[in-house]
Amino acid sequence: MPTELRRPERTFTIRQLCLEFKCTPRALRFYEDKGLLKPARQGLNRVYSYKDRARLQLILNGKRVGLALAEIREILELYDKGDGNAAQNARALRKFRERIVVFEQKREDIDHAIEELRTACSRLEDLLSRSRPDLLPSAEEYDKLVRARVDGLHEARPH
Amino acid sequence: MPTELRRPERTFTIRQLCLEFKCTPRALRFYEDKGLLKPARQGLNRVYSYKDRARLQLILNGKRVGLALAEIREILELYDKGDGNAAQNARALRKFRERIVVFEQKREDIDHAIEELRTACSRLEDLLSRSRPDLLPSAEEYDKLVRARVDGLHEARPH
DNA sequence: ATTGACGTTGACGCTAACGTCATTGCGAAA
DNA sequence: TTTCGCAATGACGTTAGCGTCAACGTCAAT
Repeated sequence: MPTELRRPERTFTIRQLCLEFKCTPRALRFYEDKGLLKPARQGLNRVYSYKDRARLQLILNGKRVGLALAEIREILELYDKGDGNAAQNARALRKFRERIVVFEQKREDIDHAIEELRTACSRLEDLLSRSRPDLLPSAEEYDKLVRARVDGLHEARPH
Repeated sequence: MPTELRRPERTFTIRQLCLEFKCTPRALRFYEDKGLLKPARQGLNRVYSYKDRARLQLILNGKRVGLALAEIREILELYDKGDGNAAQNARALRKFRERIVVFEQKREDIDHAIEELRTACSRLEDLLSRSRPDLLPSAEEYDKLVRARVDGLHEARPH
């Protein structure tokens, strides 16, 4: 089986996941301590499955949107117990809906912040165009920002 | 001047601001320590102006969108130096634009999270509607969530 | 004169989320 | 066989953002 080194049965060392997701072994072990990850072992060494990798993704996504590890663990547990009994599913459903409401609020907050920044920007642009148009950031610089961001989407996400 | 107890010359005690924004005196003093607020004094007592109040709003908004106090201070300082010299304005403009890019990324992250939650929800709804449709959250309950949220918009914002 | 509500300044405490050693083990390469 | 490199555990350190307490001042109402 030479071509089957990838695909679902694949496993990962702690270092590999860390490189891929730009985090540290210490962090992964910490998440494990807190019950967010439970990789298999061979001997003492941790062996991460594809599922573990997916969980790690969820963890990091959760962090980016401002969730605490404890909250993320809760969510992961709800996902885990998915297809448990009906009562648990109902509980999970309610929790998820609550989360959605909270997130939508967060999104509005961010939209609001963006708008404020935009108006601040146009004021500054206005001021500058009158006093020192030469200092106005060029279109090139703007492109640089956008490019950096788009590139970022193809790397393992930085912080 | 009986009707002029409100309006721009108005000042606030620490307690008043805390009640209005649901935070604690300790927090305000902490922000002051960190250089985010600089209320006037009469004697030892802090006296907050309308401007100070506005700054506090910005601080709390900043926190809600996930900024650290240090970052918020930076932004406040940029706002302060607004209309300083042209070079500073140009610097501020660049910084603001960077922030906007970061926030837009954050917004995407949140949208993504919301979508994931939504699909999880519909899966659960599907499961429940097949096994135990009686456990499906009623339309009433959903309304409760929405109502709570809308009400929240008219109070001083909770966390 | 005292009580109570509000204010002040330290100073220490606490939680979250790791960073940073120090020490040990293990298997492969030189 | 020693030396690397990676992995593991355990313990202590660190930063942010306040909470909590103690000790004190002040003014108004009782």
